[in-house]
Amino acid sequence: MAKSKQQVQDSLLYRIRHSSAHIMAEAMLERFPEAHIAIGPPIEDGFYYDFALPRPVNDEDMAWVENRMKEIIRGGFAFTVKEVSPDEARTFFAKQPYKIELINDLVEGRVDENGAEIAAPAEKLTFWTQDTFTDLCRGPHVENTRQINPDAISVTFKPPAGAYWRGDEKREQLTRIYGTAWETPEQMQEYLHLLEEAKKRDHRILGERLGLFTISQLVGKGLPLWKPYGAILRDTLERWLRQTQIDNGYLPVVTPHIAKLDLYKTSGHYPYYKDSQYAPIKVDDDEFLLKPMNCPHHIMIYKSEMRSYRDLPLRLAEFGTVYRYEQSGELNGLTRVRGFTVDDAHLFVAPNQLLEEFKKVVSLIQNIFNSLGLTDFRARVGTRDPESDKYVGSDVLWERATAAIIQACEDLKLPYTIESGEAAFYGPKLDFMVRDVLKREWQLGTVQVDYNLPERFDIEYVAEDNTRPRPVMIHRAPFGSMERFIGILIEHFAGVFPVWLAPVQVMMVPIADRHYEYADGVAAQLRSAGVRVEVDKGKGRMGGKIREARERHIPYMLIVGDKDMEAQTVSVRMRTDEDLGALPLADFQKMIVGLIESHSLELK
RNA sequence: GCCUUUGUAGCUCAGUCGGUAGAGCACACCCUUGGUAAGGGUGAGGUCAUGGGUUCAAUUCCCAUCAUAGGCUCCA
Repeated sequence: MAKSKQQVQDSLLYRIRHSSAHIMAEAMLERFPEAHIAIGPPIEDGFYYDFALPRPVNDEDMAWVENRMKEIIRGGFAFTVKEVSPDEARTFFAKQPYKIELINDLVEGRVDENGAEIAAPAEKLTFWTQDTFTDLCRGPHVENTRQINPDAISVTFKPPAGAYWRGDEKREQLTRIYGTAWETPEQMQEYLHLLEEAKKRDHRILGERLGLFTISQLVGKGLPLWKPYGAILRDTLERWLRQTQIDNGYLPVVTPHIAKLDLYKTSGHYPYYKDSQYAPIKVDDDEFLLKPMNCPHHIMIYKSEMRSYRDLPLRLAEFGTVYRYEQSGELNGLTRVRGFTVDDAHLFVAPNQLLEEFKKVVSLIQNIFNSLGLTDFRARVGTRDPESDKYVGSDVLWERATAAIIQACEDLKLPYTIESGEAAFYGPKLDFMVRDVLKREWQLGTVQVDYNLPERFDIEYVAEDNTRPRPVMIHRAPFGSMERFIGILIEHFAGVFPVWLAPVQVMMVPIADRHYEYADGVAAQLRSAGVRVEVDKGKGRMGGKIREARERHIPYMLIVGDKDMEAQTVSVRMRTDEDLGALPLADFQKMIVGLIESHSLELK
């Protein structure tokens, strides 16, 4: 059962983390007496505190602070609370400008320390004190620092980071120190271990080691180059999805990577996302834009013919590559790039077909994720923030679209949460949030309902009664971006891909040179059955070849020597180190082809 | 874009308190023909990210740029 907010705040762990933040601030103020303190809340897995400091912090500072925190904890200081008037608070924090700002906002009834609006102006404020440190804080805290285990906290586990005051990029940047805190040292070790596991799965490192992709400075950052093994993986996924879509009534289209600027002015993308697009290219008297979205192109295909209600739903699909000038600090391996391919499709439907078609799309995406072993997902329904003016279109249309999405989730019994302000500018959306094996949540596929672009482009169809209604559009991409999705897959599988996705499925390991010919023959036969095979003719002994194939997570190693040649067998060793012994080639072939065709996650 | 970190061979890293560099892996050649997690030898490979500055002298110190990592902000 979900815990209420109050229960979470009262939990021991929450109080340990909150109190640890105060203790860190105390230690930091000893190290940097001229520091200005901002806020220090508990967060998932720990806490942080933001400071304005006279100089950058270094490892030595952090080690000192951590040690000092442990001393303070061992000191057995009580946490005490006191009510103060706004004036007392202002006097106490006279030299702490961020605290003064917080006090003023609380007293004048604007927002609390988290930026949330408060119901009424505060007449009394609370101070919490431990040892020499007092903070403006509403608590709760542990009763005594002894309730914190000094060996279950760390502030050196993560480097200091920059963070804008109140999350506003227009305001000054503070130094944020992250800490982690747990009830027992074992729990902390477990957490640190999980962080290490995540690091080992880093797709940027695995991608390099497994030869999947590379990023060249000369080509440009955020513009990944797919190497053969990565391209095989990607192509396998694309072919599978393409076929699945054809089976579900989608029609392929292909559109160029560039178009006239006016196209995106009509769609609204250009004015709206100007800052994150590559600048327009001037040629003669025209201006062109590298395509930031596929939808306008697909709309022009829709518009190229007179459409009848008989044509709907019309489902146009394309692996369309788009370019966005993402902020440089955002770029990250394959998961955030400047050029990427969307497994895009735009569905043009009659208004009364919307719900049914939307549900079909959602269940198609569910099936796709399930077949990849990504079974832990939920839906996030992104709606319009009523306060914001960044959205286009009328209220009626937004309400209709939002209602359709929620209805679909209900009908499909898909768990969902509604998040205000997460919509696209032209319509509400449903995002698939997927948890990988390390329980990290990623945003993957997205489905959006759109009444606005049909209007902007003035598209219509001829209805049964000879009227000309507008179709509704559904934008959808199960993977989202091939780059990002494969980055996540690499981490999810830790580079150990299911057989059907493995770039190399079988490595032949001939024992001596005289077995090359036999190995080549086996490889040729498997290849003709559609299996991806390599023959290791490198120098070195069998042990080395096995070691290398294991490290590349190649599902099967087929060792062939005199005995195998004589018996016309292959000795099968799997990457799990399980040995299947000598099998007739035909038996092995039957097994692996079956596993590949069924997209099995198993090796036998 | 902003704050902080880092940038030495294809990869992982050592080193130079300022006098132009070294290891392992990988690669090439030779020897070895070995039945389930690294056989041995030799060799090639670096404008020490780039551009400025300080200095008799810069890979080393300073500045800028580019790239990288951790965050913040943003994400159609």
